[in-house]
Amino acid sequence: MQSAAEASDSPLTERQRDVLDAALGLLVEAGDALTMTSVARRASCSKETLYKWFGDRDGLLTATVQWQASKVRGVTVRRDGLDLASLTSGLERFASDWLRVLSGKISVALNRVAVSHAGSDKRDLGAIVLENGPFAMARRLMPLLEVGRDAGLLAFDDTEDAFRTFFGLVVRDVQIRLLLGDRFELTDVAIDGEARRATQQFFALYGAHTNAAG
Amino acid sequence: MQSAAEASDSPLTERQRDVLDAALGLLVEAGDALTMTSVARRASCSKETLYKWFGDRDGLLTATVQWQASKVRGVTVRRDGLDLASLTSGLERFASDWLRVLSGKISVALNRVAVSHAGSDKRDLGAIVLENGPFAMARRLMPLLEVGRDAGLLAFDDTEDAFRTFFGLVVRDVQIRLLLGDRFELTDVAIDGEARRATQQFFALYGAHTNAAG
DNA sequence: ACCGAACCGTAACGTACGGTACGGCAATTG
DNA sequence: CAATTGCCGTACCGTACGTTACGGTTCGGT
Repeated sequence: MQSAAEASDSPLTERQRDVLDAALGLLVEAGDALTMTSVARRASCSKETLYKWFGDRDGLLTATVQWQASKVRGVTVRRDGLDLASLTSGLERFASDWLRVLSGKISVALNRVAVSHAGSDKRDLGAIVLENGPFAMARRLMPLLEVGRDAGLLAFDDTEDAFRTFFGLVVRDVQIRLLLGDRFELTDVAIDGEARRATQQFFALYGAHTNAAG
Repeated sequence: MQSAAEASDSPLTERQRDVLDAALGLLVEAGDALTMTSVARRASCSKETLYKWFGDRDGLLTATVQWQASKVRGVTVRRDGLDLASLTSGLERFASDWLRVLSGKISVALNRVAVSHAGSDKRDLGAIVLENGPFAMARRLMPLLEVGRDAGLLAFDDTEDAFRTFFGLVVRDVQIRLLLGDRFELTDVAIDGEARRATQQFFALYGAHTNAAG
């Protein structure tokens, strides 16, 4: 009868959002060593309240991941202006944003905890991260790719396959290295360069003027 | 005074290797829920022996990861026969082997536990996995790429950059999806197809007959 | 046959942490 | 102003697990 934010996506109160932000910060700092007591202390709330609101530790983690996911969502790509330049800049911006999110401390921490809990039979954090990470990227990017194909700028048969190649060209080994704790300097200018390279290579593979082999 | 296999890489006894194999199996089945008691039971040895040999739980995990790493090592690529066909088949075989290892249960389990422990201030499992995973792949593949360039078959400036692109083309989103627990069917024929596609795309980007843009 | 080392099995210890209970306070409601 | 509600702070409980200790057994060396 209680448990406001556990199973349903009822809107969170501001206090609850503050608590989840505290949990998020702690997750970034301490990783999976995050304890209920530490969250309660950081958020200046009682453990009882945590359990009333989120059910159990897993519910708190789930709510935290979803809360972060709800923040990132919404940067949709406009699909008007179908010329080559705007498609190129659209892909570049996309790749750039993606790398920026991917290499952020919050993303790394969230992916870490989701990977840690994957395979467990409890609530699947991995599915949530997957849904709001790669899959969300696919849902947003694939329409753009198809618009580009309809405009005669790109050539491919399988949209998902094209997306996954773009993913590979953008991310390469960055994410796994970050997750495994490799010290990694990825400045803003480096990210922009990576985005440009990936986009250029993608056009080399899927541009309509080159070939259509898939 | 004791601790045979903790810090140094003194050769393991057969019994120790059996114990580590048991730990490995348990790691695949239970993931990070692996307990010292379960390892002792599975390996039919006493906990006292585990602590004498490996120091503590972290030492056992480290030894297990290193033990698996020592098994995989050694599949080097021959670099004679520098024609296009052998280079192509070499890259394809490389990509195929890599995907096969990457999608194996053991690799997934090891990467999971390494990611879970990354950022911890104890022994860095992430570094070990990184060293025997992506970095080992780079060390083995980059010479082959350079041989291909010297033979006039490939064109690139930065070898590491070329390798990382190959990595992206081969792995794409497979690894992160596996780590996050996405149910994933990757049959042997699918892997071979992926390897062929990645190699073909790599030649499209870095083949000497196409362009040399980097 | 005897000794000591290595090791098995198990019991026991300490602690950390998830989860619960309870007393007190502040705000809201009637 | 009494009553209810919601929440903080803290103490508490149960348990799981890392770690240690110890008695009993096997086995190679002398």
